[in-house]
Amino acid sequence: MAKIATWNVNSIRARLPRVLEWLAEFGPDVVLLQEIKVVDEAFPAMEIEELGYNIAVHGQKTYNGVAILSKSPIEDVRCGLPGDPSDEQARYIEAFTRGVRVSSIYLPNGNPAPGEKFDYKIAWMDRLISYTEELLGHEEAFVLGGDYNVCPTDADVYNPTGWQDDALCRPESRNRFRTLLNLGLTEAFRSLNPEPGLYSYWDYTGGAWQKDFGLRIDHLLLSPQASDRLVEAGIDKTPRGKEKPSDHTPVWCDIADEEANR
DNA sequence: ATGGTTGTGTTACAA
Repeated sequence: MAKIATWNVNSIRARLPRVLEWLAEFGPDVVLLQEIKVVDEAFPAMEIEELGYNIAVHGQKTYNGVAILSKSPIEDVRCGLPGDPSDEQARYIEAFTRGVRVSSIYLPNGNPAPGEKFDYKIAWMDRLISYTEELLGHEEAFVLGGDYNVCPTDADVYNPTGWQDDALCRPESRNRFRTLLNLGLTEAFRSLNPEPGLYSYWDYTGGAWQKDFGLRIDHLLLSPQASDRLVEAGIDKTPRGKEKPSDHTPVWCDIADEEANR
């Protein structure tokens, strides 16, 4: 069994104590990190390697940055989402590990909408759709996980009316997320947990965490070959309740080993 | 209560 998780940590350096304790306690096999906010050389690799993880990093100064941690060897690392060579934001890293191809995605937030940032988000989603079609052609198990900055339905936000014009909830964003699913991907958490009102992100302001004013914007999208091996999925709210937390909490799934399904 | 929070890195910007 492979336990694969995604977590927007909002700075790996500020969050290192939270990340180390969670890795030790939860013991995920593969972790997809977003918003590490450091260049590759400044990633605190030693402390994480001491817990038994291999690391692949696609960093950037101050903003964005993604990484993959795995207890298994990491092979065939690719950085950057294809489709726009002029895009310099570090929002995509992909690799093969533990019998599955995994991607860590930090999809643009897109606010304020409408505007340039929203246009960039939508164009990025269109590139992701195109690249996903290419990946699907290989007919292999893969997991596209990350902070999608998309709240798929009104069941995934505490106040749908108040958020309907936000870039996270706008129909242009939701339509493209749905297109990804319609290509044949399975959203791990929702496919196994039908109840509304379950979130992965709570704003720092206004006591959102205490009031459970959250949104579900962190997702694990599985190819058919990975979905066939999906056993369980969940959201671990524990890290969000600790001191100096990220505003996101980890979302995870269990994928059976290939042999077990034969 | 015309406001709230956090992180980066210098005082504005992104989320």
